[in-house]
Amino acid sequence: MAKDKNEFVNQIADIDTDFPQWYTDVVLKTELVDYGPVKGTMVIRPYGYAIWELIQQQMDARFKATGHVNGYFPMLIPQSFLMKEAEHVEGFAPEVAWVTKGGTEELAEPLVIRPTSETIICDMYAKWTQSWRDLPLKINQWCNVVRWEKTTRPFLRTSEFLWQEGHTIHATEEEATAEVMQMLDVYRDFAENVLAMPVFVGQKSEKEKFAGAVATYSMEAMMKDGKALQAGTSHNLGQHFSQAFNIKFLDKDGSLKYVWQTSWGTSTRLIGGLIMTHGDKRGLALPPKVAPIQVVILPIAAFKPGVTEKAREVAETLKAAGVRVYLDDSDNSAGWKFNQWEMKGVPIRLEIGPRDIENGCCVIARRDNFEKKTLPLAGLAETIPAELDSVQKGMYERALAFREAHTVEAHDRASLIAAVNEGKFVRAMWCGERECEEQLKRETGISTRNMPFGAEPIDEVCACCGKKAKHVMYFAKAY
RNA sequence: CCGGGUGUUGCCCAGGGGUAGGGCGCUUGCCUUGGGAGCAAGAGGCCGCGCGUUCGAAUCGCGCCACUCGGACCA
Repeated sequence: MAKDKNEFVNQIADIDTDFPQWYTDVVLKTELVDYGPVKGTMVIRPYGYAIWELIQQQMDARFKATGHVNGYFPMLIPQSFLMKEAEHVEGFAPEVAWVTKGGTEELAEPLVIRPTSETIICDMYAKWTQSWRDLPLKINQWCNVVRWEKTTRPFLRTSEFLWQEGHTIHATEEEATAEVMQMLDVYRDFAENVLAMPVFVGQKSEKEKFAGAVATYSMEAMMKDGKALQAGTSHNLGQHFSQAFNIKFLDKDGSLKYVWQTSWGTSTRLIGGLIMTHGDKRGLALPPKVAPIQVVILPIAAFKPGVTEKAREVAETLKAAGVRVYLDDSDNSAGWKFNQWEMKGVPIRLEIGPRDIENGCCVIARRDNFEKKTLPLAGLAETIPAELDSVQKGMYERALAFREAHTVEAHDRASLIAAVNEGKFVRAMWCGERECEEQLKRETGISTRNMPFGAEPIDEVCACCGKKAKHVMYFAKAY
């Protein structure tokens, strides 16, 4: 008989009443991560790392398709590099980790462990760039970075995390601008079509832009608690770094010019976004495209003759059809397995028992909407992939509907604050002034997220301070 | 960095100066499997770390660390 739910070992906190605890429970109990021995660090366990690998593969393919190549730059950066771009130092200095000794000897110049790689890449780019023929140069790297954060949460903010950072240099400003926009769109497309996570794309305010950038663009996703997650950024660096690092080329017209530069990045934070976009009271729910296991096969009454064999056969069929399957033939009870695999977010569960075998069918249950249906065993190689597509789309649509239901317009400060405090994104007019957003942040914890492109004004005045409005802006509380 | 909470077996927790406890999980066997089964026998602990008080500390005191929640800060 059913036990008291508190006795379940893998019970997770209630998503509606204790969202932060729910998040922590989910990441730990589904074995995505564990805490590392050093404060703020996380161990990414195989199930979590498998998600990251799927993200990498599919994102990397998009980078290659847009003309980028991968490289790798050193993790240790001379202190002097960091100091070359004024805003960059100011932005990153408070959170860098230092290496001051090599073995037992004090280093002549302290080294920083990269918090981001603009500086060291600029140093190399300066060496490699002489002619307009050397441009553009478009290199991406997959690596780790370290930022000494005070408050940490698995995936969302950790002292060390994995990411990709693209760094490009171009002969003209127009070309660099086009690159910045293209990569923002690559990110948007990836978020929507692979992660099933709708995003708002737009430009960040001056206050929120990257340290050293001319302009920063972001994609912002809504989490189930109504908070915003900055899920990816694309920066127009102009000539700030090329001037600081002397990256020059001889142009066609015979004159020496500084290059125009961009950088863009996404991180393992995307996994946090995935969890908080799709998760529910039962735990994780993974979109099929990033699910390490897309279909879990559960033999029912496996001790009866023929059941396990049939389950294996189905597994082989699906594997051959390119589906990531796992056959759970452990001797846990069926009920336990149902709960376990739902918690781990597997998109489709396939049950096969004596009854099914007699009838030449199996039962599938979808993680996204809990629908169960019976499918003929013949044709699974076609019906299952189709079902996975349907889950992928269904998850995106549900997330989109959620976001739309939680995004409102506001025309004055009081209603803006009230709506955000109810867990909503607010679309409102904004004056563009730093003091205005700083005050709002200080008093309410609400920040500007980004300014959508080509948005029609909805008012004359700033919803926040009442001055003349300049931009449409999304406001929210952020992770 | 500031404030609150928590550290006892893999997990959840009880205990409260004198032999280390329970439930779950784990191992073995039987049995069982369509929504968290059952019986039996086992294994598993430097009671977060350090210092102090004491004949004796998991227990009392001080310090530290980690996790966690909230806030401040921040790509």
